[in-house]
Order: sequence, then structure tokens, then C-alpha cells
Amino acid sequence: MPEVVVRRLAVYLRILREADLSDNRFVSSAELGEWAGVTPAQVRKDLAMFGEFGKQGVGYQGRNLRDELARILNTDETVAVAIIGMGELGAALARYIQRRHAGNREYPFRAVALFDVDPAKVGVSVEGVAIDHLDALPERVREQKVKLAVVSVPAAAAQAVTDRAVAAGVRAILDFAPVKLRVPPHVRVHYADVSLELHQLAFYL
Amino acid sequence: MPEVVVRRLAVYLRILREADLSDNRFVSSAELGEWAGVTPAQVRKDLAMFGEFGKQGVGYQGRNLRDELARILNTDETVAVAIIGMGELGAALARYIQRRHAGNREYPFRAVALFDVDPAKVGVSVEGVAIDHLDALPERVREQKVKLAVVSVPAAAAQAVTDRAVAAGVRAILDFAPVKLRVPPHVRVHYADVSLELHQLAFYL
DNA sequence: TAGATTGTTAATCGATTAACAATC
DNA sequence: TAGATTGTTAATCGATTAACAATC
Repeated sequence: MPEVVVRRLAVYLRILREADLSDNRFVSSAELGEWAGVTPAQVRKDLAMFGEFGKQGVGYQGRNLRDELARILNTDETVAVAIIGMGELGAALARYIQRRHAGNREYPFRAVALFDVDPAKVGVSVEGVAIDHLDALPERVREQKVKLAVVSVPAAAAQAVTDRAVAAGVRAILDFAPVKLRVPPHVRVHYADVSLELHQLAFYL
Repeated sequence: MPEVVVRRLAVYLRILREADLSDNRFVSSAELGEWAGVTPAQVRKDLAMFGEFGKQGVGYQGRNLRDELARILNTDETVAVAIIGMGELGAALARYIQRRHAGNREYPFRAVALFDVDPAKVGVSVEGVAIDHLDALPERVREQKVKLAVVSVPAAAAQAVTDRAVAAGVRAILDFAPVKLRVPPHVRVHYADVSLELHQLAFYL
């Protein structure tokens, strides 16, 4: 499945989650495309890759489409997330995720495990979740069946913690460290690299 | 210029900045491609869009290529950045950027202006830069000639602060709020949307 | 000179858009 | 039924890869 399609599906889902979907609100590919900034044909093609969700002449039933997309993206149930590295960024991410989950039951992500190596941080709670020592990662990841991890450690440590997370069963990683991670083919990595984004934007100045 | 090319240029530049470039180290498109995870042809094509930087039979002179790329990406001189929203994420970003700039003179970005609306935060210094009230944004952006801004405010406030930043002369925005921003055509927006990334990754679980 | 690698053109690949028959 | 909009096929567009003459 092309990565761009998955990205757009996530956009459609967010739009539908935010939209006010009264019981029988139908949404057309034209509307959804307008909101997402893509063509109606694009919307229909993207959705058609996963099934026939619409009714000719009417459009897509909003709530149904939202639920189908959540199912496709595996966010119809709560997704357990581990955050590795409780520096300022990691702690900010942990609080962000927990608060969104607490504030809106539809928000699927929940930080169930937090890790650091600093003894001063281990044991401290962040939004009700205790920070564990990195050495406890394999055990915690296995017992909580964590499949998705956020890496927010210094660049020099990123590959090593990634290796440990992957060995423990993690299948997808969001990496904030400015390092290209080497992982086995069954593991997916996305990069959230602030400096790279700033560099790209600087081109247009 | 295709956006993917600009993205790869930024990757090449980072690689060259990190590489140990002795005086006459030459780098081939094969090497650079290997490090960046793209084909040699891709590297040559990308670079050829901006000029002829290589020597046949030899490759690209590392330091020269690095400097050329920095020039193309407008990061051969320090780039002033404003950060709007000093919540946890905003503050973490401010510290990250300042520390990298302080630690490595080659790091081009510098947070020269920080903004929030919380009276408890205004006046507080973050890594030596005082937080200003949002109302001071137009004045500060103009006097510091800030062209690049980071938006790290709550979703509900993102469009409003963007409008003010754009009115003051900002040309490129890195938006951390999960909101599609509407901006005039001469303004570039990149999104750093953690929830969207997590949603995409969840697809592969 | 011989070997290597660029810059560039041509071939391939894949994604987007347009068009329209199917059908609600 | 008439009007609207889907699902899908065909046409277009653009980006990637392969190939090779130019040349250091």
C-alpha cells in the first residue's frame, strides 16, 4: 500500500473525527476532498483501495466511514505507546498524548510505558505513568504488548534503544532523533526531525 | 522545484555536515546515495538541478558540495526563528534549537524570539531569550527580520497566530498544531503532526 | 592513456486526474 | 424517473531509474 495513501487516510480520519457527524450525515468525495485539500477522484481512489464504502448518488455515511477508517488504521481500539527518552521533548510528548487520551476517549493512543536512564528520572510519574529504567524495556514492552514506540533520546543513543525495542517486539517507531535508523524489514520507521523540516523550509525564504 | 528534491537536499547536507571531510575528500554519488538511502542516479539528478558541482571520474569535493548545499538551502548564514507558544513542546523546541546552535556554530537556526500569552511566562528567559507577549509579535518579527516561525500553540489558536505572523512578514511556518493552516500562496507551511504520524504508523501494526 | 564517475537523455515506473458507466 | 455520486478504467502527468557519451 503506497505510503501517501496511508497518510491521506489518516487525514480523512481526523477530519471525520472532528466533523460534526449527525446520525445520517452523508459526506461526498467532493466535500472530503475539499477539507483535505485533494481532488474528489483522489478521495474515491484512496477509499476504493480498501472496499466499497459509499452509495452511488449519495456519498459516504459519515460515521460509518469514520469507523471503517479507524479500523483500517488500527485505531479503533486503544493503541499502547512506549516513549523512550524522557528529556524535555519526550516528557512533553508523554503529557501531550496522555492528556489527549484523557480528554477525548476517541483519541486512540495511550502512553503505557516511559523510559529513561537517568536515575533522577526513574520512578518519577508523568501524567500518572511512572518512568522506568531503560533496562526494564524488554520486560515492559512484552508484558504490555507494545507495538509502537517513540524514540526521543539523544542522537548517539537512538540506534541502540531502537535495537532493544525491536528485539522486544516493537513494530513501528516514530524517531525524533536526527539519525537514520537501521531496522529489519518488518519494522516501520517514521521520522519527526525538526532540524530537517527547518532546513527544508529555509529553502523557501 | 519538487518538494521531495528539497527534502533530499536537506538530507545530503546533514550527511555532509556530519561526515569527516578532510581537505580534499571527494564524495561520489554512489557513496552519498548509500548514506542517504537513495540511488546514485537520484543523487546526481538532484544535484544537477542546481548546477554542476562534480568532476567526472572523481566525484564531488565534499566541503565544496556541503557549502553549495548550504547556500542553496539558505543555511549558509544564521537563520532567525520565532517560536510561538511556550507550552512544554514550544519550550522544549526553543531549548533544543538554542543548545544545538550554541554547541555547534555550523547549526544555522537560532531562536531569536519566543512568544506566549500567559502573563506568568512573559518575561521568563529560555536559554537566554526572554519570552514576549504575543502582542509584541509584529514588532519583534519586523525588527529581527524573522522569516521562519514555529507554531506550537493549541489547535484552536493556531490559525490566528499564523495570520498575525504572516501579516508581520513570516514566509515559512513549521506547524505542530493538528490543524491545516490557510496561508497566502507565498507562505510555505510544513506540518509536524505527532498524532498524524502515529496514525500512519498504526496502520502497519 | 585507462579507469572512473559525472551530467543528461531515454525508458520505466507509479501516482494523479479525468471521464463515464453503473447504480442508488 | 431524474439527478447525483460512486467505483473503476483510461489518459495524463511527474518522478525514478537505467544507460551512456562526455570528460576528468
